[in-house]
Amino acid sequence: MDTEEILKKQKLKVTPQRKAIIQVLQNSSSVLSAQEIFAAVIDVMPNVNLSTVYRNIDVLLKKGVLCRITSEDDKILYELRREKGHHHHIICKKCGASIPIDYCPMEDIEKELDKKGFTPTEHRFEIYGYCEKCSKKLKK
Amino acid sequence: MDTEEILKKQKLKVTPQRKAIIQVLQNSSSVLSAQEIFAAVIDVMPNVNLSTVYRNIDVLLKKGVLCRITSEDDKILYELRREKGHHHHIICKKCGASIPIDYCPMEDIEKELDKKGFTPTEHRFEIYGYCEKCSKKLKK
DNA sequence: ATCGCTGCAAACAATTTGCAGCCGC
DNA sequence: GCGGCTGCAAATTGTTTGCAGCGAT
Repeated sequence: MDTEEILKKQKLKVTPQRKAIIQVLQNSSSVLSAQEIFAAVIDVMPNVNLSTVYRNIDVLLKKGVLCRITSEDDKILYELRREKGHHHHIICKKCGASIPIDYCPMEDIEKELDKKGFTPTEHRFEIYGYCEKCSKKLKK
Repeated sequence: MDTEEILKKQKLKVTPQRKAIIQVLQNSSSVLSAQEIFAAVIDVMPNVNLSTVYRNIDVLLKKGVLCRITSEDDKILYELRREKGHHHHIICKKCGASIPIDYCPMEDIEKELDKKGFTPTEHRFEIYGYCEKCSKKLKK
């Protein structure tokens, strides 16, 4: 989908900065930090400001255009949301690629939570490791 | 277990600062951030320094005395490790209590990962919500 | 006497905010 | 034209580092 469409669909104003941010994420094969997005946007739009990037990441997140992911070492990363429903990610520690997975552990644990009287509202499940390509490279 | 014992068992030097940090965590019913630990330690030891707290959290983490937990809103929190083996946590969004759980989703997903050629090395699984007490309070 | 631990100040990194002007609708 | 969006600078927040002195072995 085209960047402009994405924005219009969310009833967001179409600005060159927003388009650039989405484009960067579309072209990226890995999950990116706010700073990395900024660095990539600045290449094509030399006077964007970092705060603009932060502000737009926020609105795009709220609208569900982006996913927020926590890296293995607690850094916050973003990617374009490609899947519709609820899902989790596997993230490659080498190339930063993220692979969506359907599996969600919550079904398997609801009973146990219920037993403890705990009412779950959110959860986090992320797997880190090496993707197929990087696994092979490391073995060599 | 007594704070001094904990440190000795890990072959760490026993210092009043370290003892105070562990004590704070022992007395706390919730998971704490570095700054919160600092705030609590300073009450009993007015001239500790924040960097001392950070440095000691690091060594205690490395020795496995502490667990590092990521809050729902991506803040890093700590608690005394109470369980021995691998485990995950349920964290109450209201009171900050953390409840360890044995269940780990990795067993259930290994096959799927294998199919995708992904080699997992680490993972993160945390559940946020309301503990029994806080659930009841909210219903009233 | 040595080496690790601490306090202090300063540096650093990541993110947020206030404000004035600009731009998309 | 209005209200949201942006750039810029400055403020915050969270964490790390260099250094000199202290303290335990």
